[in-house]
Amino acid sequence: MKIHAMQVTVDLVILTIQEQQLRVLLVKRGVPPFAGEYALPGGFVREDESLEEAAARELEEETGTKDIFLEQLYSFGDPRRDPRGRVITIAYYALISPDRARLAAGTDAAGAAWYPVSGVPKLAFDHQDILDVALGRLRGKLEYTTVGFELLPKKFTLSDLQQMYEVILNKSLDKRNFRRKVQALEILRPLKEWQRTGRKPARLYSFVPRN
Amino acid sequence: MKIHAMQVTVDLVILTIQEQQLRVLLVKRGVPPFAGEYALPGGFVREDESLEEAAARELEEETGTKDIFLEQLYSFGDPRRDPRGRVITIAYYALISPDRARLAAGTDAAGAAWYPVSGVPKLAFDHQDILDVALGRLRGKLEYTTVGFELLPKKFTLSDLQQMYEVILNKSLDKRNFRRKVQALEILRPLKEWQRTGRKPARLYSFVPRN
DNA sequence: CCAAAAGTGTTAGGAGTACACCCATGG
DNA sequence: CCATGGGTGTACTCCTAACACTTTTGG
Repeated sequence: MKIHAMQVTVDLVILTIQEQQLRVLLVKRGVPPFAGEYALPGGFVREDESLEEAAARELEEETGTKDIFLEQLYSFGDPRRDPRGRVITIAYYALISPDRARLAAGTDAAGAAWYPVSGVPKLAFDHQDILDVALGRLRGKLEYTTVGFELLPKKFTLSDLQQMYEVILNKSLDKRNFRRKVQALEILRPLKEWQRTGRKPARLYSFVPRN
Repeated sequence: MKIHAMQVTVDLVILTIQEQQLRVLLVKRGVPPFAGEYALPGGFVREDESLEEAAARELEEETGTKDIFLEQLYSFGDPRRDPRGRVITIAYYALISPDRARLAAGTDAAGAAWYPVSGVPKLAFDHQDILDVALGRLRGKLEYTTVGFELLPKKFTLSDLQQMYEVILNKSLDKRNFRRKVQALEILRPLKEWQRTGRKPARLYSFVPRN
């Protein structure tokens, strides 16, 4: 019986918020195929590691950070998605807060940088599809989970929180309704600290998961 | 550079409703590993087919039917999930209505049969995990989509519809509230036909997707 | 004193939930 | 005539959405 061996990779959609924009980490490819074009970071799954471990390893290689939100997204396996041969990829997405969104030393040389998701350059392979799925998933989960807090620093103002939702959902929200709704969730701990950068000082909050 | 080649399979969670129970199609394994135990149907992805095509092919091989709901579920890649070696699997789930849930000729010999999801026998590999993910996905999607209709024949009564929801969610629903809610969705076309099996004849409806 | 962002309540409409009885038919 | 499942309405609560002004500070 013929053994159907294939190459298996993980690709990562690493998202953060910078300058009021949702941004994705892209690397500039140095070698063919698609040399000079942009791509999602990723790499081969090793013999002795799970898919999740491979994704976490790649994530740490790119960002130097381990303990950030990481979730499997979808698997892509069109026979012609990689011109070099049959490669199937398990895509993951990660969320990282702006205060931790530094790039690992050396990745800068590889051309890794944060690009606004609205207006990414043309992507290699089927990576635009992968990005689209990631954005859809994030928008969906934002509505019924608290994943969004992964994109905020530990201390944040209610305006920060609202802006995060507005940036991801790409629509503006009513300030009063928004505040009433999140307060009702009982997941915000008001701190005795105020952010004094703007005009009127804004109260800082921290996120306390329910249960 | 070392090439990390792995074997890639698709596994299928094929669900239907029979005798007021949600049931899953299982095959009895004839060869090691796990010979004699039950497993989800599945098989290797061929060189020239996409993951979706592989899943659809396996589905047709088992059920003889092509045009049924099929959606990618999750990928499983623990290095030790298959004792024969490194095999990663892309799991799909399919929904088939009871009037089409016949098994393909010859599959009966392979021991394929429908088992109630509450009370499946012990499953080979990590197939219990896969089944659990499928049930969670189905329950989630039931709340905000119309996938449930994939489990009903073309013509059904409102009681059939409600029973389908109750069986999947494993809780009873209020008849009046349920009917008001589904009628408000404007996805039901009342037919000029009645099911005369019970005592009082029940009106039949068909599903008309919105938009 | 002015510009900028923080903060705060009320009302109206829609959705969800709880709840009980009559109807049509087959046996 | 009776057992069985089919079919229907109302009241209350809660969530959502629309909407505008005052407060605090820095410059």
